Amino acid sequence: MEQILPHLDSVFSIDCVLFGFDGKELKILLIERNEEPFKDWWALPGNIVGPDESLDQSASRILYELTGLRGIYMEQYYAFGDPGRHPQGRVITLAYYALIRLGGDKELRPISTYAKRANWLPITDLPKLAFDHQKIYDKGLEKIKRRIKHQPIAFELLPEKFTLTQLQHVYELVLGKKLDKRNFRKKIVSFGVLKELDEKQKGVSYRAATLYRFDKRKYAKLFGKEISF
Amino acid sequence: MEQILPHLDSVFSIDCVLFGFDGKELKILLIERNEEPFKDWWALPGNIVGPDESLDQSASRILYELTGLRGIYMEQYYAFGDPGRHPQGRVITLAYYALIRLGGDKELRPISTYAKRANWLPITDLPKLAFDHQKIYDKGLEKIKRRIKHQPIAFELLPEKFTLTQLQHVYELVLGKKLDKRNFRKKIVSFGVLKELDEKQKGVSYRAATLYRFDKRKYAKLFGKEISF
DNA sequence: TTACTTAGTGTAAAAAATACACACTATATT
DNA sequence: AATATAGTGTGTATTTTTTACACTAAGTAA
Repeated sequence: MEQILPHLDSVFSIDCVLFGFDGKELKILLIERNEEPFKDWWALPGNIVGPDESLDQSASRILYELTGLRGIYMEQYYAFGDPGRHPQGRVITLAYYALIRLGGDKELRPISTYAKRANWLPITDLPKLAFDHQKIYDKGLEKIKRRIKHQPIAFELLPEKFTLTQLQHVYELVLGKKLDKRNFRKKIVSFGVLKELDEKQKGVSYRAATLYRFDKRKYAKLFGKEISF
Repeated sequence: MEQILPHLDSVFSIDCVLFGFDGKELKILLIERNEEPFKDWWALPGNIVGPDESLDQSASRILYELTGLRGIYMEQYYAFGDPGRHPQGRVITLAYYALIRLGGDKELRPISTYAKRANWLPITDLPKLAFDHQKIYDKGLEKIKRRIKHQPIAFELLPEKFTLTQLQHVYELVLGKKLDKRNFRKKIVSFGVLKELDEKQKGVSYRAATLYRFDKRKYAKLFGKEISF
């Protein structure tokens, strides 16, 4: 986060790439800056780490201030600290990615003063970003691409109950490629971390799909044994 | 790195887990602290990031000061910043792992004042470490375990010319398990990144093994296609 | 009732992973 | 010169995993 620059030798901040999935597209939350430098540019949300916060707490706080939500899944992935990355001084920033399902619609809340507004923008069509935020975003996407192959993070982007087609859709968007339906189902079911529900999808004008849920218990029992996509 | 505490709100440092392989064991370089806190304890080498250094430059410098060597392979892997991790104030540290081959014997050089001495200690028998350095080390080992499966980092621990048995040994030590000789050879050769030399091992009192070299060109041609162990 | 749209399913072929044991070769020893 | 020693180097059969591929079933809308 870049807006406050106290007169210290260096500032330590956290920036978040918050990925959201609305059932159709993969988006990230960007804020439009209201202050120099990069006034009117889009930027990743971020902030300075408080003196008594842990790094994870700080990232949680930032996400809470943006969305009003607690308990968002997130993980730190890289520190950026080139001396020239901030025009006004030394700012070392630790990047987090975070994953959230969109659609509740009341996730966005009034945001702090350094931003005019925040917006969900599809990753297929991002504007130019302030600072080195393009680099930070790129690395974040790369990270979740890798991560989704081995860890059950796709479920963070979906509602609690979801169809296999929706799940496949998430994988396809993150990995950036089409997957074969039958092979996908075979594989994802074989991991044994999905619970098939008795329920069906509702409100669709075609055959309703079976709903599934991610079964944390079963996953815990795998005990580190890795999923491999 | 923990020894200097200027009166700032927070200090940003880098700590390094430098892994070395001497042909037999996997070791890490630890320093014995000469200052409070944790005087006389073993700790990971580290230092504060200078105002005009990038993060990687800072890590390189730390490694150079310790070993007199430049160009050591290294990579940042995690930031540790719990408010309580340093007894005397807020220190956020970014951890790097680094890999080096031992055996040249002149790698260690006089070190800075906060340490009495530096020593290579086998990872199978580490002492208690200062601060949260055990946690930092654990995560570093975990990281290279993961990384060695997909990236050609094993070669950083070996001399330029090595035998397949030595290479297998590195994999076994890092992964912490025995591998089948024939299957290992089949697989590692199938990646197509090794160049078989005309040379043989010397000075052994048994059948001399063929020497190999990591072929960077061939690896570059794979163009991101991942090795998978 | 028909048209439309997505759900859901199986199999054969190819590729990759695994398990497994012995003869070869260079040196050191007597 | 013969022998002991210690690590090198190799092949195959079996199992498992991955891939490619297309049609019927079910529900809704007209």
